[in-house]
Amino acid sequence: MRPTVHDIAAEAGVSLATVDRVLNARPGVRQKTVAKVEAAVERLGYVRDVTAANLAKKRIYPLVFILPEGPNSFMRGLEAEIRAAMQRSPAERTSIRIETVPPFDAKAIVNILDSLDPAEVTGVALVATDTPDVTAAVGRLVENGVHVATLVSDLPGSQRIHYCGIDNLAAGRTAGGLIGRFRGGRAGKVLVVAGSMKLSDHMDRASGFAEVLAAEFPELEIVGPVETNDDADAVRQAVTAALEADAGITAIYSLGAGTRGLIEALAGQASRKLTVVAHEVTEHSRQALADGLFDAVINQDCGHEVRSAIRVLKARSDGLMPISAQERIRIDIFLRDNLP
Amino acid sequence: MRPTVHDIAAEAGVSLATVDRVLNARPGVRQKTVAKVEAAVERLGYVRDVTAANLAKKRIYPLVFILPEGPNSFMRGLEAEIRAAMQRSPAERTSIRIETVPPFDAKAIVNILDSLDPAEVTGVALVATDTPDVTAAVGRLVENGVHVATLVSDLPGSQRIHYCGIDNLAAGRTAGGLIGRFRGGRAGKVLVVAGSMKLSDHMDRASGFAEVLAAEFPELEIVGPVETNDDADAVRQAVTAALEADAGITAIYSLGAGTRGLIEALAGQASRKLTVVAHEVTEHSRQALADGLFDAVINQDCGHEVRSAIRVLKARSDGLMPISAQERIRIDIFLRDNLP
DNA sequence: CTGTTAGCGCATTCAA
DNA sequence: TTGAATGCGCTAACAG
Repeated sequence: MRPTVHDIAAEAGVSLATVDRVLNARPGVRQKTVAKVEAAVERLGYVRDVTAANLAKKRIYPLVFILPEGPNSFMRGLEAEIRAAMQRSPAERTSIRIETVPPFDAKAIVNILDSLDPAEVTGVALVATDTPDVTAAVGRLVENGVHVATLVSDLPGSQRIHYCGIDNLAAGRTAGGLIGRFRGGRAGKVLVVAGSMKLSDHMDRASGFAEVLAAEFPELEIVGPVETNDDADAVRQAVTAALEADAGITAIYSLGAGTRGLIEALAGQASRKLTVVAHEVTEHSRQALADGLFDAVINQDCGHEVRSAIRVLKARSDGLMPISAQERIRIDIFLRDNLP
Repeated sequence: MRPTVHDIAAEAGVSLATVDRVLNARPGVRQKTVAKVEAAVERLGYVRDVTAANLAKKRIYPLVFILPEGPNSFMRGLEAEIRAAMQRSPAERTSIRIETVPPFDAKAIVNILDSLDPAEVTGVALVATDTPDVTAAVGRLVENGVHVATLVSDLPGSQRIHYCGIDNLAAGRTAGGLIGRFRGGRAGKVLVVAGSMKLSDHMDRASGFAEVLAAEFPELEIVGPVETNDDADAVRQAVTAALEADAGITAIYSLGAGTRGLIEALAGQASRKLTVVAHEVTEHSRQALADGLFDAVINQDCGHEVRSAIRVLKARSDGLMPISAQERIRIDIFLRDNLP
């Protein structure tokens, strides 16, 4: 039987309340008494029952998630995962609110951030546009004691306590390794399609990709990146134009969203067998894999990201440092054969 | 504020105990009273606080894990994850014991299974050798009310309630898709190295691999599979012999363990650039990826598998069916670039 | 069949 | 500076 507060109270010869004070580092206990209790804790190997503590405390964690609205399938998937977490709220003692903003709208993010009452919110997780005003707003919030984590795309140099997402430099490298190997040493050009260079994740992917091609696959030449603002129609037009302009393109790396547009462009070029790698498993990319239009899709598990964000925010609210290693999000690679 | 048992007792005009009886489907309540309580639950939107219930119940789940002993890195990694789960035991209300058996020793597994006291064990997770006597022993245990889950390798046709592991047919297909694409249409032979065809996971991988090659990459011809009993020295010898005997081999798919032996064999053939895909991220395979000796490694996250096994076994002990979809283990693909 | 009462392990008034 | 008493939401004897 695990020792309880009663056991250690008896062992130390003090009352329950005193034990509690020592355990929670509350003031008003003589140093000598503290020592007695700590000795008893040590001797009995006491570990606090967190669930019982939470029950007694009736602690709940009010959290806010901020993410872009609009048709982006990945973001909608992310939202679905947040809603799933809301379902679990009673068990996890969280109280989650979702706020959506127009995509790429830094000002809207800032407005929401500034409207948050530090007394009513303990943690915020946001998909951030990497601009100075957002970074500043995050700083203000953190100064006011609200814990902030970035989701999917990081805010380097900000006060955020944690980034819940993949290493996008490594993701770009992975795409490079994949396309390089798929091309098997044959020379050619690779079209790189990006959403926006205002998104730090997109920037990092492009860099990682270029790095690997330069170092390991010099026979491949990069065309682009072309920016599409993650808009499917823009993607379709850009890809179609590039393919028609340059017959030397043998591969495409799409590192942003608007995957539907890419698929449409590809369908219009059916005679040309291209090696294609895109990001995020969605309804569209899943179909493209099955159809053999895409060779591989790089994915981040947004379920993991949301759960990680919640864990980290809760931990920080309790004054604990999250174990970074455990919270790392993996870079998934999917072929048609290992689709979940 | 969430409604509590008191609230629904008041609302239904009955006592606490009656509410509890209804909530836990215990006998001895008039149908009419049951209805009253259920109506109140419905009206107030009551959801039970599981942590409080567990606290009151002092419920703990005694679980046993059975896995092979020996130097197999993957199995040792699995064991490490089980030990990590043991660390979390107080919080998760589990009491976990590990039993190890000699690899491929069906009789040893049967002995342990038969020695378990159903009164003292609520669930068992085992890495099974797929033989009739093990299947029978699992059946006996299940008949006695112990819940059994298979881990890593399944026991098809047995009474196990759940298989915690990857779809090995799909894993084999994935390896095929990878090697096929890496070879980029060039004809050649692929050496397949397996551990034992007594392991259902190895059999499935071999089948899936062959399936995909036949369907999508007819230019590739399979050599093998050679059986090595997952012994590194046997792998080294078999691979070396095969490579020397057949200059047409341009790729290797190692679907079992003994990865160290594969690496040694490869080191002896440095002049020959082979496409290599192996299973499981371990110290060895990680190094081989970094060195460019392996192109990709297919992995199953044993941490996930262990946690999933625990969740499933606990859920079943509480009479709940696990949500299969949520417990699916992913087939991870790692290049040097996305290694965790 | 139903209700009363006393905990589970911990936190928190309120007194002393 | 310390302790006694009460309660968190739920379960489980034990009565009635």
